[in-house]
Amino acid sequence: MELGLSLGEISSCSSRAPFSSIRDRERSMMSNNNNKGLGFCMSLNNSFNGEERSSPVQLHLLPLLPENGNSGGEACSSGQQGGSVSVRGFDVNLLPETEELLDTDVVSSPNSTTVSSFQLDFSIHRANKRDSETAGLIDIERASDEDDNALARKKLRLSKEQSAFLEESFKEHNTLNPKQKQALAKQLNLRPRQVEVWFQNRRARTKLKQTEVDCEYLKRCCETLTEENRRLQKELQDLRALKTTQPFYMQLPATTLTMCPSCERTTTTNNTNNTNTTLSVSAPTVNPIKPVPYSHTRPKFYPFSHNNNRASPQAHKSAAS
DNA sequence: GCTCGCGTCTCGATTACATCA
DNA sequence: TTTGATGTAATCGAGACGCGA
Repeated sequence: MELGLSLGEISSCSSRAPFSSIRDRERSMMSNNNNKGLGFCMSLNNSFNGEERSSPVQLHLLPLLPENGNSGGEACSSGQQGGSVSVRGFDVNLLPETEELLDTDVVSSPNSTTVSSFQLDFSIHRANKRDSETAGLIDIERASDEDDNALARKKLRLSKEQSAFLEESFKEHNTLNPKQKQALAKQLNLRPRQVEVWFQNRRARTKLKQTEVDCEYLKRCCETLTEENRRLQKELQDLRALKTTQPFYMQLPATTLTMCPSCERTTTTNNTNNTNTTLSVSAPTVNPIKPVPYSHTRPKFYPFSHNNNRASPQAHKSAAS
């Protein structure tokens, strides 16, 4: 199967699927006889479960990326056909020997140039890279999985384009199957491991933000309930005071004031005839506070439980085959 | 059918590094 | 220029699951 699949193909079949993750969908598709035997949604001609779908977020980033014939992109080892991965024109992971930046033109962090647009002029970028003082930051071994452990870990910053690309992909699905990982890595000229790590960290950040949102929500709930409790206590105190001060009530048969904890209603129980009368003095209306989900990045799968969206290795194998 | 070892995945926690004020 | 804070890429170890023997 052709590895050089475009991200658009991925997104076109992955959006809005009623599964918590790609893996869930993939697992479902594995058991689907309409699978067409390829085991990966990219092969399904943009249809899923028989319905044609259009992705709201197309991952065809390529037209937005600088098309610069002098970028040296053709020399990239990614093996993609001419110019289809122009992002690599300013990719930090370029092998120095494949770019014309040897010796003095050492690549540093791409973000040091404050790339503000996909229309970045690559020549400017190169000039900025030339100014970098952190010449040793280039990871020559990046393009080679075999050399992962050759050097001490050097941390690179993904370019804004790469981050944006990954972000868009994450919006579509917060987990990746091997095919998608490969495709993304190839598209961005990163190692699959880097893509995988990025998604891991992105999920962690999403969860952290969601936790903060939830925490804030619970805090507001607590405040509201405290205030409500205070109000009810005062109300109860008033009622008791009213009961003891007014002689009219003294002549009535003995009653007890009870409050239902569930419906928050105060009930008077007449001991003589054993009938209950519900007063409408309580039952305050509590303003419901709705939890605020964390923006768009909230994962469809909220990973409170461990590994609850994991695909079977079989699915991975099938997808990879 | 059950068990064990292996491979693979994800996660949380942490480290290490880059960047900025 | 130095330094502390912050963001994030990368690593580590653990747990869960599927598969084959």
